[in-house]
Amino acid sequence: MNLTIAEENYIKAIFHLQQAEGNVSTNQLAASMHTKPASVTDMLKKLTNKSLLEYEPYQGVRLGKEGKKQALSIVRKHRLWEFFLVDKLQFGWDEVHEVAEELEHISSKKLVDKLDAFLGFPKFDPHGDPIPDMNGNMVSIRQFNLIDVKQKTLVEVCSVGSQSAELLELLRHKNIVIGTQLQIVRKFDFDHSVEINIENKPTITISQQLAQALFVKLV
Amino acid sequence: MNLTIAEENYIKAIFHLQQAEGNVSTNQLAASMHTKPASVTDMLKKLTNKSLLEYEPYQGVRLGKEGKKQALSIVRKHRLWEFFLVDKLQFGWDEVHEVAEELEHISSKKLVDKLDAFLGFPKFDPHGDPIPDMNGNMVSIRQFNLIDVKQKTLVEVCSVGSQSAELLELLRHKNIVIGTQLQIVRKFDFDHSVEINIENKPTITISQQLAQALFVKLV
DNA sequence: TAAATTATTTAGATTTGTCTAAAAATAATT
DNA sequence: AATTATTTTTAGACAAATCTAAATAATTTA
Ligand SMILES: [Mn+2]
Ligand SMILES: [Mn+2]
Ligand SMILES: [Mn+2]
Ligand SMILES: [Mn+2]
Repeated sequence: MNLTIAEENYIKAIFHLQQAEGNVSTNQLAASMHTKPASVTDMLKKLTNKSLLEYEPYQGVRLGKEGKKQALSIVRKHRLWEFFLVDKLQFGWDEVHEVAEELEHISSKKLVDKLDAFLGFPKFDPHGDPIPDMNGNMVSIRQFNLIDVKQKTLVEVCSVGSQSAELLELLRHKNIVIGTQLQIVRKFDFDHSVEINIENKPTITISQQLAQALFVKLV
Repeated sequence: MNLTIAEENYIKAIFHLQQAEGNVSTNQLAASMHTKPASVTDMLKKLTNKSLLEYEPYQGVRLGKEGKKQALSIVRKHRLWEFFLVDKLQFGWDEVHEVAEELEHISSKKLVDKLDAFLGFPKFDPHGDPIPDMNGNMVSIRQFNLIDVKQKTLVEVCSVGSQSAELLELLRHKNIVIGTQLQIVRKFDFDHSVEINIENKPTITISQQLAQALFVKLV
């Protein structure tokens, strides 16, 4: 099962999109891949022929068994390389995504497994996302979207919703990193902004958009 | 100057071929790329348009200034990654070439320079070939082809002519590695085989083909 | 439920990198 | 120098991945 880089990127995008919703629509996929719906349809047919997808025209798509396996392998590579870049090469956690986007397509399985061992079998990447092991298993900690957490609950930031440079810039400015512990002080119904308190720091307010981009776990 | 993977592979092949001879012929290039002469001609036109080559139809090709710069960058990446695989991930030196063939196309310059620092700015790759630095400079030790060395001269193996699995298998069997010191005992005119003596070991005979694949320096 | 809107697919074109077969240029032999 | 052999280029085709524009299906609205 040799996939091209383009095919791998589609598989990975479907994997991420179907976490949230069940079937992934052509338009969703086109938006996420920065491409046109017509191109998506072409690729869906191709990947269906390779029996990686379950695809019914007009009904959206989801990964089949083999597709899921491939997706986990790509995600594993992506996150291991991100860990390598931050842990060994002193990259900032906000500058590794683009590079990992290329490195994830290096095919050697031996390389990935040796890299994993070299890094000490890390369980999470620099953004708090779990790293699948050799068999595609990953720890699934109960994660909550910050917007859904109720007042006063003490939580710890464990991942972010995207790796966009804009988000990471804002997080840096607000002094929020993976591991930051905080409490929701108050929620404003008007704009759904959220007042939060980070330990030993003055209370600040963050927007609905930012709160939705933060995933936390109970401490 | 963004090059595709195919373009980079051509640039690198031309670089290696023109070390030996001046102008590189279409057929040489086709053989080395495992492709057809017609495909080579197409690519030469394309790369000439990007002003990376000096190419005169029917007269062969050589790298222009910009092409040489690109080639050195690719070679640098290839050899640094090979060093990484052997030194950090415990790969054998005879199994890194294929993987580096993919890794050399990762584009981030920051990645390469940080990798270089992480590895301690190595000067040679696992096959004894010099690694260009950030500015494209590399140490050039006087290397000789073993077949050209005269009797009795004590030399040290410092690089091999190719990375083919077949060659590396043979070297392993003969117990020859980078750094092995040896003397030529005798040359046979009939088949150009060479009798060599490795320190503290019984004298052995190697074929013309193998002797031509070994590069040595005076000790 | 009929019309309007939105989502998706098809049709046809383009770019990249490759191929085979045929033509043209160069080099080697008589 | 003429012929033969080799090398190289051109011509035309193809698969992969993309696009735009047009057609069709599904959904929403009135
Ligand atoms: Mn990618
Ligand atoms: Mn990540
Ligand atoms: Mn390569
Ligand atoms: Mn090498």
